[in-house]
This record gives sequence, C-alpha cells and structure tokens, in this order.
Amino acid sequence: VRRMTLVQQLRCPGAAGGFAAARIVAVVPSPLPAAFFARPAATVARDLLGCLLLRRHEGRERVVRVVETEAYLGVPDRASHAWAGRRTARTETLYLPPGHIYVYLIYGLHHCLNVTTGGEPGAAVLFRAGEPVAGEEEMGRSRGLAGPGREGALTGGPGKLCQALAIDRALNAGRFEGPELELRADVAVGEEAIARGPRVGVDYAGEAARWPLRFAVRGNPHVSRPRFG
DNA sequence: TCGACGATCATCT
DNA sequence: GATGATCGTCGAG
Repeated sequence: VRRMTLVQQLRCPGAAGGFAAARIVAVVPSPLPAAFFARPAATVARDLLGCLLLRRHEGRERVVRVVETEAYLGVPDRASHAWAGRRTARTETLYLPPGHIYVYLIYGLHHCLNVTTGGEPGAAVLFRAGEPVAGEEEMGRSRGLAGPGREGALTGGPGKLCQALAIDRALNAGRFEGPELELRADVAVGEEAIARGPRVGVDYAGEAARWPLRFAVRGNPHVSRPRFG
C-alpha cells in the first residue's frame, strides 16, 4: 500500500501512463553499498530520494522513505560547517570517509541528521524530510503527539525527523550500516519527479545560498516548508 | 571567558 | 507572517 501511495505521488503530469517518473529498482530493499556515498554530495542527495531510512531503537524498527534532502559541499561551500576547511571538535565528523553519520544540535533544541559523502572534503547530505513507512506509533510518541496529526507533522522537517526517529548526537560519527541506522535502496525517483531549489535557512552564505542543492519528491505532502517545486 | 548566532519548530496573529 | 524557546559552538578578546 505504501509503495502504491508513493507511485501515485510520483506520477508525472506530462507523462502518458503516469509511471514514467518512477521505476522500481528493487522489490526486496537492499542496503546501499559504500560506493553509493563515495560520490559528490549533490549526486548522493538526489539519489537518496526514494530510499528507505531504518532506525532500530529499543528493540523496535522505525522506517521512513526519504523525500527531501540538501547537499552541503564542504570546504568550498559557505553554508557548510566545513567551509574554508574549518576543523573543530564538532566538524571533525564531516571529514570522516563517505557513509558516516553526522548529527549536530541546532538552535539549542533540534538535532539534524547528515551522511558524509565524496566530492570535496567535508561534504555531506542533510536529511530534511521522510514519509513514515513503519513504526508511526513510536514516532508519534517520540514527537510527543497525542494522535495522528497532519501529514508532515511526524517527519516533515530535519528536526522533526530526528525527534521521530529518536536520533541525537549519541549516533554521531557512526556508520549507516546498522544496527542503529541503515539506508536501503527501494525506489528510484525519476528526474521529472524531483524538485530542486535553494537550501533553507542559509541566507548568510552569500552566493552559495542560491545554489540549487535542495532536492525533494515533487508534490510529496511530507516535504518541509517552505514548499517548492 | 564571553557574546552572538544558528542547516528549526510550535504557537501565536 | 512573526516570534520566542534554548544552548552548543566558535571566534574574538
């Protein structure tokens, strides 16, 4: 049912038959190989759309489908924590090999989940939003929600996603190969179904603030604000 | 040691 | 659309 829902969301208005925008690449989800992450951040960010993000916590599994990401290009990117080669206790994680987990606290309140990539040193991809696939009850409890809220209320934003998946800095510097966090290929999202735009909340970054490094599944209701595409 | 600020969110109007 | 919450991080002194 979830897969059908996604396919409907991926329908491309201009494509006859509607399925041109999505193709099933794996019936049985498979873990992403290390080579997947060892590419430029923008490429990884785009290809992560449609993948499954698994979180195992307290003996239970929570799963979301990735529907929104942002690429941070590292040293040459003023919006990146690794801009100009900055190395501090916090940013050290960004320089780990591709496929590592980078979690940091923002605004003193919220955690943000990233994965390191190839390309320039310090490059990474921020997970901005997911579509719940399994473990919605646990997510709601972690979020402190009474019942099922509007779409996007659970995992429609980087802070919400981390809270729903019980992700904090305890996971920082780990790897996306289980048991706590895992990424699996599942559905490839066609170019026609991908919206691109400038990244959120980086107005301070000068020219880099306008780089189109935000990626989302076009029209998916779980994509965070500001909506675009 | 100190001060300014942030890859956000919920709750207001 | 505006605002307050809340504290780790980092650069300046």
